[in-house]
Amino acid sequence: MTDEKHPSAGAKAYDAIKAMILDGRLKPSASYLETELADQIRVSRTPVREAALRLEREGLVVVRPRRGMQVLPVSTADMAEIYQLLTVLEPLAAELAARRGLSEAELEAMERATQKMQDALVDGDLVSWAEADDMFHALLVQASGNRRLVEATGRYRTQVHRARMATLTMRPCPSSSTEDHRAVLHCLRSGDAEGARKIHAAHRAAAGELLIALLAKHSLDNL
Amino acid sequence: MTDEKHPSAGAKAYDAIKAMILDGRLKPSASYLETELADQIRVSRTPVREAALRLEREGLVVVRPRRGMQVLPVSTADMAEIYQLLTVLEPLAAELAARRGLSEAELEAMERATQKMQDALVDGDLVSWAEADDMFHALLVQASGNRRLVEATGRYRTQVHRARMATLTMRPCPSSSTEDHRAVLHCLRSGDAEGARKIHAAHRAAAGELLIALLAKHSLDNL
DNA sequence: GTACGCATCAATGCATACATTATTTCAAAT
DNA sequence: ATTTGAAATAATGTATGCATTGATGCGTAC
Repeated sequence: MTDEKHPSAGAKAYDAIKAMILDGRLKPSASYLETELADQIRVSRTPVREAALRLEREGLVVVRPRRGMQVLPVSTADMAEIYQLLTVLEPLAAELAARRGLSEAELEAMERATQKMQDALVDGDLVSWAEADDMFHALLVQASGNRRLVEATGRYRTQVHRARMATLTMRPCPSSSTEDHRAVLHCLRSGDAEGARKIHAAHRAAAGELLIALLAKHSLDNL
Repeated sequence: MTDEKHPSAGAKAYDAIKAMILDGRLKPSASYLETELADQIRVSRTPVREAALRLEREGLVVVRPRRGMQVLPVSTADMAEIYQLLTVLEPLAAELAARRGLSEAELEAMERATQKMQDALVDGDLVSWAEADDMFHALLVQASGNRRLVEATGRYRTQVHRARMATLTMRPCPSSSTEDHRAVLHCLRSGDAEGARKIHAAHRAAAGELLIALLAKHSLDNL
């Protein structure tokens, strides 16, 4: 998402379209013409086109010559690809973060996210749980200090969003995630880079396998 | 690079600008106005702007409000970031490729690239050597079968291009690279995923350290 | 002499107009 | 009836014009 409150029409178009994709207002496999979207967002075609190109590069849509912009359905194969990457990238982040030594503020933010996951689980609020989980991962990656790592994982996390949301209610109570996060936090505090990496790698690998198993089980191949 | 011969002005602008950056016609830290570039490439500002935005997303330039498009100098810190990523991404590719089992054609292409490296070394042709080395890595990543991995590593390889070229003549004769590549190829042939990953990880880690040491030694921080 | 402010200028960002091209439909012929 | 071709329509890709805005330079005042 673009940070500020929209100064430019370009950012406005990008944010609007991305939000529509993520919350399902733009359906996968359906096509949307530049003109339609421009009218809807109240900007001209130029910024819409700009946004479409950007979203295409981010892997959320394909722009097809005369058929408009199509929201890419996410397949099991895509999720497999992405989790292969996240399973090496996020553990790297954990390792780097541990090595760097984090400020108390950073650690506290991650602890708050973890606590929020636990609370959400008690309330049975799966959406909050997922948000807090995402937040933890985002903070961890940011703590690595590697900007490109932040950018890359952010992109993949966005692509996974729909699949995670779709499988949220099908998965067994994800209580072990909280423990994993706490274990990683412990390693980060004590500067145990190797431990952080290994624990987080196992955490990510398990998450990937679980997600893919769920998608396969429910034949969800066009989210 | 965009595959085909330019049907669209957008692709033409992108290819032209990217080529100018990579071969140094556009100098880092210098600024170039949309209009200048448009005149030079003989297209209007629109496709130039499109290309600039794309190149910005790819991390090659920054577009600054009234100062034009600035080619990003690559710093030692950038190289450190990128090598951290390549050091986990490419070994993953090696592992996946070994696991998948490659066709004879794929293996042969990689062998040809390795041979070309060796020949170039004999001839003392460092530019060919670098090209062949790049080719090997590109083929390896493609062999992983993970499209996102191909895209990501390709992007980083582009960003590293200038630094590699600058340090090409300073580095000690890189004869061990050929051996490393052969060792990886051996693992790929025999399906030794773990071996391929480890050897390639060591290869990449060494390359990163070497590059960064060279940059530091020669105080090259604004390529 | 220096600093601050205003005015001018230029570059971008956006909108719109235009041209190119693909797709679809309709008609005609086999 | 089906297939092929041609024409029309519609959407993209590109160019250009316009307005906004930031930067720069000059002048004046302290």
